[in-house]
Amino acid sequence: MVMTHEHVLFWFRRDLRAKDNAGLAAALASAARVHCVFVFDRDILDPLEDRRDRRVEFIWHSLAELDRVLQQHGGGLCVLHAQAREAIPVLARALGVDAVFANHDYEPEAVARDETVRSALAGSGIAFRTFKDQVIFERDEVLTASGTPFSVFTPYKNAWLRRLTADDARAWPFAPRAGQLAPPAPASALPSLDVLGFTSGVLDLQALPAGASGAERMFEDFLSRIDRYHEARDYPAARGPSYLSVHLRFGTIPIRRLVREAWQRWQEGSRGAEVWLSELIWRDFYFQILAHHPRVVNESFKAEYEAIRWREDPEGFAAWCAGRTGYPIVDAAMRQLNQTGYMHNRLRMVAASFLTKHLLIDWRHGERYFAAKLNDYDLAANNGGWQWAASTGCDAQPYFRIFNPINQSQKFDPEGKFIRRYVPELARLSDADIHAPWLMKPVEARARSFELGRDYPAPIVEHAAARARALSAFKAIREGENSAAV
DNA sequence: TGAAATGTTGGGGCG
DNA sequence: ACGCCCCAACATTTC
Repeated sequence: MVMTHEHVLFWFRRDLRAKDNAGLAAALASAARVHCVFVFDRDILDPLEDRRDRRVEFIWHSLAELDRVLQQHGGGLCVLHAQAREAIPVLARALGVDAVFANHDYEPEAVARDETVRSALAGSGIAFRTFKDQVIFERDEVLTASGTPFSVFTPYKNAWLRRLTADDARAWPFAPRAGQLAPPAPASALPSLDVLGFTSGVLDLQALPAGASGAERMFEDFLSRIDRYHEARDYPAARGPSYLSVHLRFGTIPIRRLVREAWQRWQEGSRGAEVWLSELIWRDFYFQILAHHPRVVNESFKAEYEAIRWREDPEGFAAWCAGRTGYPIVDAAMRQLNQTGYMHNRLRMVAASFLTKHLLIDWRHGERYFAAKLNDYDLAANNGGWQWAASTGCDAQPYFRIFNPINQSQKFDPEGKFIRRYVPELARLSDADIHAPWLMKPVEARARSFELGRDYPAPIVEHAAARARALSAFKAIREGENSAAV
């Protein structure tokens, strides 16, 4: 084996596992000695207002496990609480490594951070090498015949599938030689959440076991259900989805493992595996969109929709955030998010449609709220999803496609099981009335001792009128276009 | 990965 | 037997 580096520092970021980690495998393949570090980055954590952040706790538990695994191989994890852009070059110099290795991070702020680190390291003669790890195909690996990036999902997916080989999804080995992993200095052990300034006990580790072992357990559980994924995934009261998004976000499970399994089962005839693989491709799609169009972070992908006259409506926004819109399925969805940090995928569409169309509130407000609350928050996917729902994105739904929250509720939560779970004040209503309690007959309401406005809010907007308002706001843009062209 | 409005068809009630 | 109306069921188009 050719050793191109004597000492390497491997920097974990959103790849919190030892096994099947592209950058770590590269470090082990090329260095005599490998140090491992993770930084609780103050640039990210200090601005967080909510000190009860479930994600920090998830990371903490995942790091504890990662540290144990590294220790079993004679190494261990150095954990810092600092600004990564400064701390990494300082640590690299102190350890005397000749290279720092990490996996690619595609978010614009992370790209900027990595550039800062790269030039600081270069000033000390230390190399910075990064690797593809969190996607199957990145940036320019799947392009149209004319060499341009795709902006429509279906042709992207077809090209992605044509390009996929067993090699793209193979596992990277984790097999350090004796003495290859360096143990960290005692002073750099994992600090408690308390020391980091965060509250512990906010994450339900039964429902969401952390670390690579938690991910593996959850994946095994999903594999027992994957064949029914395509039928079950739209019903929020059912256990349809994989719930692996958090693990994908923090890299406690590698995307390659999921793709290998999904592909294999699809080939064996599983329709559920085929549909689920498609969801994994959506993830690559949005990463690729963000890499090519970083401006979507703050702007509509479709520039003309920057002209939409969104409403300023602090009360409406507050009601949406709190799950008090008076539309049971929307409120149940928002309360699920607030209580657990998770929201079912169909409900993300329903809730986002309601905010951007029914309330005509700027998608950026909703995107920021989800960013603050979602355990699986990922800039690329969250932004893509919001712009899809708002009709401002690439391959977005047409603006006139407006979800009817009552129909969606009747279709996908027919017995009101999900609503009853998160909006208990509606639990005593009948299956027929629970989707739109304001339509309940007075006799029926009295029989259930239910009073609209007292027990549950009246709808903050009327569906038909809100729909018409959204249509005309979006239509105004198109007319503006036409007159500008003339 | 919609929904609503509009158009078409065909059966049944009824004079 | 026939025309007429109503309306459900389905198809198409429009937003």
